[in-house]
Amino acid sequence: MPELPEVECLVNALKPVLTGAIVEDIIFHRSDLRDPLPQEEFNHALKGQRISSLGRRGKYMIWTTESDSALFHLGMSGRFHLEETLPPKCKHTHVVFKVKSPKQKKAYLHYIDPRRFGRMGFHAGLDFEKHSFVSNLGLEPLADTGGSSLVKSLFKQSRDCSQAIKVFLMDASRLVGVGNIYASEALFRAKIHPQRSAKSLSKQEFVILVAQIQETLKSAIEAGGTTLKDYLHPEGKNGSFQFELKVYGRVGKPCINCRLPLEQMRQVGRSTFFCPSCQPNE
DNA sequence: CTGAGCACCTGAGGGC
DNA sequence: TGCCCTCAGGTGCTCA
Repeated sequence: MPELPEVECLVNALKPVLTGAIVEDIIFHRSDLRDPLPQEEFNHALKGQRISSLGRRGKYMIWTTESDSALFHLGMSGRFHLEETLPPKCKHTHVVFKVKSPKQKKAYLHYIDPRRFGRMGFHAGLDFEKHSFVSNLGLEPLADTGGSSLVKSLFKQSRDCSQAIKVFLMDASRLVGVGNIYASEALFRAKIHPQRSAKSLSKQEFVILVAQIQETLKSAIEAGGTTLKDYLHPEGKNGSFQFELKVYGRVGKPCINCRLPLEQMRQVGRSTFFCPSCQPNE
């Protein structure tokens, strides 16, 4: 499920329950995700500890205790689900965190991930940004209000880059959080063809593109994210941004601007959706 | 160095 | 009904 807005919504939903909560137990049903889960470290360093803060870096959710950090990535199909009791384990529940919140309420946080592309990491210390999961990540699209330093950095990186702009945007070492849905959506809103080379964009086009990326991500966060197949919200609610998608998944349907049919193509193995008329390939 | 391709894994949906 | 194919919100490795 996750691009930046979905992870942001997850963190916001979990904050009230987990901030200040004690991790009483961690139950591992299986540890063979994309990387082996850090079972030893979690048991040794997290159990019995109080979660002092929750945050996000790119598509990673970060927990910190008094002295350590834990990093979580949802892959393609991962989600967290909160329960008041320990329900019977389902096929794809890989880890359950039993926590006691400050209000003395017990909660069970399930990590469910059919495809097992998700990952969890442990970092001894509060300087989680040194962990290899996040140490090479690029800029946060929403950290820069107004976006002028973002424009500056991306424009500079783009000058000698012949990559297609959509692929360029999805490269997390430049810019984090923009995945396959929001890359197509932001490019449509900026009226830029996904296949144009990064270096073919003018400074002014980057100004527009960055603004549209920020707008798209902010709207998606307000809508609670995009829910396609999987539940997003830990209490089981869906996001609603799928109803505001203008191009993603709408191949053959009329463009909301010009009414011509939207098209789909493949870039680096991923589907791209666009309007050939509103997003001219100059 | 770059960029394309593929691998990782399961499930859903379409065509026959 | 069932089989086979393709596709899916991400990332990181290998190879040219």
